[in-house]
Amino acid sequence: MSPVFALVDCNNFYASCEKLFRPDLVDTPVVVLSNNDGCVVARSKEAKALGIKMGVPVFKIQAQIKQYGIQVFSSNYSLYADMSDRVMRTLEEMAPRVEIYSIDEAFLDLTGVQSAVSLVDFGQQVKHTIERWIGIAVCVGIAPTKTLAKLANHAAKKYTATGGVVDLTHPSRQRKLLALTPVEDIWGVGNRISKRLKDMGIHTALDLADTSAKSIRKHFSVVLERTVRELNGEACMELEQIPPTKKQIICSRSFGSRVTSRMHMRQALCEHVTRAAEKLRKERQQAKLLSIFIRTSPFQNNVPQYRNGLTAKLPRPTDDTRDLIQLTMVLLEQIWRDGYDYAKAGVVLSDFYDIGTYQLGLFENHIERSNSRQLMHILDTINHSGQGRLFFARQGVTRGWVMKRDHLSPAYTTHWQQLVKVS
DNA sequence: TCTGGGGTCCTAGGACCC
DNA sequence: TCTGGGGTCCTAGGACCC
Repeated sequence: MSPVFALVDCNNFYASCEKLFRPDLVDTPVVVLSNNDGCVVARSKEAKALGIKMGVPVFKIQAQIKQYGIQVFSSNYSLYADMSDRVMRTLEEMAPRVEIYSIDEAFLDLTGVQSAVSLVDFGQQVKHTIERWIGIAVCVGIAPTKTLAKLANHAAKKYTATGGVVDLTHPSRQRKLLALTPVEDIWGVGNRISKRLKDMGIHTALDLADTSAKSIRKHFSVVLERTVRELNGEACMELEQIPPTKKQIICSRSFGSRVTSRMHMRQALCEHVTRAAEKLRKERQQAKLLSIFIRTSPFQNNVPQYRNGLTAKLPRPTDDTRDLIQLTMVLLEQIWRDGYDYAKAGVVLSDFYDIGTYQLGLFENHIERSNSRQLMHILDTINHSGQGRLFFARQGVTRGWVMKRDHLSPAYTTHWQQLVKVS
């Protein structure tokens, strides 16, 4: 049986989450900002209509915010994650196989569904259920490959006459839509590649679909070759129900205000490596490589610039926060330079092993800290319980560098004190 | 004053080996 | 004097995604 994929994508997800708990903002333009209140990462349809662009730094649109009364929110990630869970659980009830692709998107396997119900009807059913149960609007694109399902979803969003559901299983409809789609709107074609394609005279998705896969591979890579095949209805990507184990874990942040002292940098990196270690234990992995980096702001060209990073091997794979903090501090001593206004720092963990599978060298002694497993377990349990938060002294108490979140909405769904009140 | 954070995959090139 | 060719592993950097 030939495969059928659906892509379900929430409309303006972060902005929709904020609006859901603020019925007074129904018709008000809303934008949500990135961490540190830096730039716009989500816009309600009213904000889009005002011409607010994705990714624009918020200081550049202050005038419009004032003029049009745009409501501004800091990212409230725990709220969005909770709403996302509800959407995904509902999808899992409706479709046999679901791949959660990102916080606001999921691929469904609809192979065989059309023998029972028309694909468009099924799509409508999904859309209405999510909207009724969760209150979040979604669009659905249906097609024989993931790339075409993405495109169908795009069309469902763009053309309101579709009712938010587009079935692209028929080749004639595929070609019609491909001809209307600029090449840069294809999943997997970014800025660089679309420029090069246009130089070659390839402007629409249909132009790309009609280019030979072999020549695309020669001029670009296997990745784009796969895209060409998928545009022609040949499924090259499968549904991945179980997320593969991570290959690296990154924790980095820009500072709320510039860091100039070594002590504050130590605290910040400690904080990041501690979060990274928590994620690592959640993945049930141990890491053998640790990298750190620090840098000044590349956008401030009137002050001296410095950026540096360093990678080191741990003596053996570990998930113990103490080992990772220790090495982080050693690395920082080697790259730290006085006299700069640091804007950002981060750590990267990589080279992962399943717990207990690492082969020791012939002459290596395995001296694990005897209490490591238990201690880390207790630490994680307490920090997840919501009862309190334990932290390492190195992370610091005053923490002047933490990120800016001046427009944060309440934790409506995850904190008893902040539930929505109905009066 | 003010430009996010967290990922993946692929390729090219260097080091090294036989 | 001659300076091959194939393979592997590693790393840095590019490109993409949400």
